[in-house]
Amino acid sequence: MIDTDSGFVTVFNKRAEAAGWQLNRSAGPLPPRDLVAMKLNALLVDPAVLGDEAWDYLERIAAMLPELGLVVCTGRSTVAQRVRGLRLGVDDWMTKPCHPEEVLARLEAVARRHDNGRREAEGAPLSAGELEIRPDRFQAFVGEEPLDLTRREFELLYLLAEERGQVLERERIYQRVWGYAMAHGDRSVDVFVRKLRQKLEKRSPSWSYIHTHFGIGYRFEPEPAGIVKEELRPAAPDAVAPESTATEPHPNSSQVVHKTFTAG
Amino acid sequence: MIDTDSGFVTVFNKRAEAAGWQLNRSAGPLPPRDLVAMKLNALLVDPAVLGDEAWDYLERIAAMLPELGLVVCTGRSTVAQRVRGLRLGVDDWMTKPCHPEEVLARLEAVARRHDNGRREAEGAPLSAGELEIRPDRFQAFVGEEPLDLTRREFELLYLLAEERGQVLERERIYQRVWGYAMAHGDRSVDVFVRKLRQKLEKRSPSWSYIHTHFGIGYRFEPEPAGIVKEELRPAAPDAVAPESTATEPHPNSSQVVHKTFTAG
DNA sequence: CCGGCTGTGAAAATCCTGTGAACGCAGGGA
DNA sequence: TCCCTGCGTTCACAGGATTTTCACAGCCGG
Repeated sequence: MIDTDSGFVTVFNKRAEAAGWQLNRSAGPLPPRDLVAMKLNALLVDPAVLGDEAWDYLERIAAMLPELGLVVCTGRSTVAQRVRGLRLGVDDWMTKPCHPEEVLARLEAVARRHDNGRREAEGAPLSAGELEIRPDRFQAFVGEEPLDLTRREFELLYLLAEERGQVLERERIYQRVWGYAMAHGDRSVDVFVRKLRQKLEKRSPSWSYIHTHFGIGYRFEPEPAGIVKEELRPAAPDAVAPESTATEPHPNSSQVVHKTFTAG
Repeated sequence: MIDTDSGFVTVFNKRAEAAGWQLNRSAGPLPPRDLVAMKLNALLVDPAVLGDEAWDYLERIAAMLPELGLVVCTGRSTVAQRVRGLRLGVDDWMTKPCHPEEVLARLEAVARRHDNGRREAEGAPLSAGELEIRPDRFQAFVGEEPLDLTRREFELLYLLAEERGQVLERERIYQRVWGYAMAHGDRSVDVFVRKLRQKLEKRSPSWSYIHTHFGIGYRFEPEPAGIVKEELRPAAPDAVAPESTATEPHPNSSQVVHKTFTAG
């Protein structure tokens, strides 16, 4: 958002954050280069702030960032100005004063439209430990080797990895992966976590990714295997038995131990 | 354009034609089916004409034709109504009276946005494996031999090939080839993939191009046929039976095996 | 030591895709 | 005008792949 009208900015900011948006504010024109770096979905601008070069600036932005939703919100304007703006590449033009909710809705509409045909929505690949998670393939890899995840497995892994470090409750996980509320007593999440751990273990034996939090849910965080948090007292350091030397032709004797965490 | 305000319609019509547009006018809601057939770039509608089902209608249109620019132009409306409309899928909302030039500009802006994603130079031939796909002929060739693809088959193949390597979901494929949203349970994509595979197999038997990703959709990637990932243990190497020595005059004993991928 | 919670393996229930064929439509010819 | 042919859409089935559900055993915390 490029604007200096502090009242408007403040009110809108509040709304936007309530809606879960991430908002960057600026009081003056930003170089297009910076805008590119920000990876914005949409840009709301009051050309009054831009001075003489307003038209020029808008045109440049529109040309350089065709994927960006560009919305103008400014004071009085003539039809001719609005038409000129829209023809230059502005996607929507509003007149102050306007209701922040409507601004939000119009920004959404503009961003939605841009997302539509292009499906850049598919997030960028994530990487964690030896793992590379690629949404464009609906698959995770270790090096070149795919883990052969099924769709649900992939979505679960992707969700966890997106929220890396956070402990996610089962209910929340279920809600987001399955799309509807989890029935009481449903163990699907547990089962899929097991399958994931199996496949992760198979391709990346020296890392541990999914951690259990007793009574809560799971947390994704790649950690080199065999790390044992130093206990309060440096007692019996009978290290982790080197029981596995990567020799594992037998498919089910893999004795994996999952350290579980207590609360937080 | 769906409106009954004859003054507005007339004036706008004149402007639109002057701008080189082709305008269809209707005094009442048209069935979405007809709208699909018209292949519109944008739709301008006054919900007042639609009666009770206005919201419903708008929502249906927006859902079925995500590529269509949908603009409302109507009399007085509240912020809440506008927000509701925009959230339903309306792309822009104007209030009468408004200047026809601005209506034009806004329609252009909306249509431009949906062109963005689609506007690829329909000229560059693609080649993949033994295949050459020529948009200028709406046909694919192996050497000089055409595959005799029908229009839909060609478009499907072209889309897949354009996104080579990416896994495309059925819904997205349908959306982009058929131009509107896929109904639940529609198997058209599968059927066309089968036809494509048949024709590809016929002309280029030693390659496999379209790969199935269970639960997701398809991926285009030319691969020499007969590639069999080396198993973990180099056990029983009872090689791939040389059952076919390219001697296959009989049209239907062709046993093609399609390896399906789990997600990735 | 007891009452939840989780990890497991496997069976049972569902869902998904490949296929072959029937239908309905529209254009071309007779 | 009627018939034939090519094309796109829909159906129903069969064989698999994937998800759910179960019953148990091992852990966690108190």
